[in-house]
Amino acid sequence: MGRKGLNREHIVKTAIKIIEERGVMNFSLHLLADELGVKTASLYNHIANINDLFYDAGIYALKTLENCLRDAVSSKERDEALRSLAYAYLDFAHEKRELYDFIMYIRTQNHVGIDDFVTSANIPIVEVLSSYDIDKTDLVHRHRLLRSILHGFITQERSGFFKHSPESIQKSYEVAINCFLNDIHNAENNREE
Amino acid sequence: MGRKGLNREHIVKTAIKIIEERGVMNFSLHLLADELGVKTASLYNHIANINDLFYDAGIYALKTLENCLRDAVSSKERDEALRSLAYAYLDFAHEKRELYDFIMYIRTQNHVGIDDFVTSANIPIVEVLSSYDIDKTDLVHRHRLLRSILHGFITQERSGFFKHSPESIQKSYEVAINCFLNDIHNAENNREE
DNA sequence: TATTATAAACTAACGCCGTTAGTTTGTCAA
DNA sequence: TTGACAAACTAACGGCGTTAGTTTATAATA
Repeated sequence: MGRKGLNREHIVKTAIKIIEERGVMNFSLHLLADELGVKTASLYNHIANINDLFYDAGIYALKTLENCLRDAVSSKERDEALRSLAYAYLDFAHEKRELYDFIMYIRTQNHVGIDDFVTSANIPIVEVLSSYDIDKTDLVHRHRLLRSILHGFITQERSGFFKHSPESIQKSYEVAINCFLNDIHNAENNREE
Repeated sequence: MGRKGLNREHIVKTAIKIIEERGVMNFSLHLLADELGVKTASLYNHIANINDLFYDAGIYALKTLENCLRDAVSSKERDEALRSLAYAYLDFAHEKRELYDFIMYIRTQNHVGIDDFVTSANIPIVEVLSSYDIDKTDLVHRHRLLRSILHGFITQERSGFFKHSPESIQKSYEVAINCFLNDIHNAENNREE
């Protein structure tokens, strides 16, 4: 047999569809080939290997997250922007659960070059933090902290850790964000003196 | 052939040794059997399957973490205890990197009953937080936040995210802990009024 | 001491995975 | 019409976890 109109873009998009539906851990090239009406080996005319495919899919996932965060902060600044961003991040993790997991997965495999896209996805976060009156060094530390809180919270929630107490998860997230905001306000005040 | 003195405890300990040396992702039953001088199928006289094995190994890993945290906070309280705990947690993640990864891995697989051991490992954290004058509801929220910060920070560091800036990672961790402490002090003061 | 039951080792195979080599086939250009 | 080439195929590999069925060493019994 010859041409069936298969191409890399179509393969990547179908891969993402499967990942979104069934999760990275249940993804397989066989499943992907089936969905495309093709034999597994045929995929290798278009991709080098599964990681090569995951690289492209990972970029897509990161761009989706970036757009989501960008929308959340657009034409906002300081606390309003930061709260909006934090909730957008949490919503993304909830609504696109498998995609979020996938982003975390590809970050554990260290693909050469994916870092640039991780950095890109963080631009909205850096922009929000830049609207505060803190120096550049402090901004880095607080950026790291914010990322830790956002991702850490989601990981804990996902692993079922929060089920141990009946307290509202929503409320816990508010406490977390307020903690971060209080401290950054404090840093601003101390700077003025 | 018959007896070679194989038993479950020995199997589990060897599994942990391999996981510590090579990481969960490079672990295999074949590797384990080889190390034990046995064929892979022979393991099944002592374990039901690989997850059954990981369950026991996971409990061991959690207990190791718990002991580590317990040592860090013993005969300390409030800020001193919390800082000691936070650094012990980070040190554990650094020094027992593969074991820490393994703990995170088994928490994504939701093994029935492992939750109790996760809760146990958290007792030192709860104890430290109990030395602050905050109500029980607030304690839950702050416990969740602290866990999010500690684990989130390690995840970010591990995935290489912190490499994007040359700023000290140690300093970032201090900023994170201080942020948490400042807010909990604030909560105490507000309560007094 | 000889026999037997049983648990613990074995071999061999299964189905799944990603991947590769070698073959056929369809299409496009000469 | 023919020839080249890319895109599909089939068949196989080695690795994984797992299972079924077989042999074997030991411990209990006669």
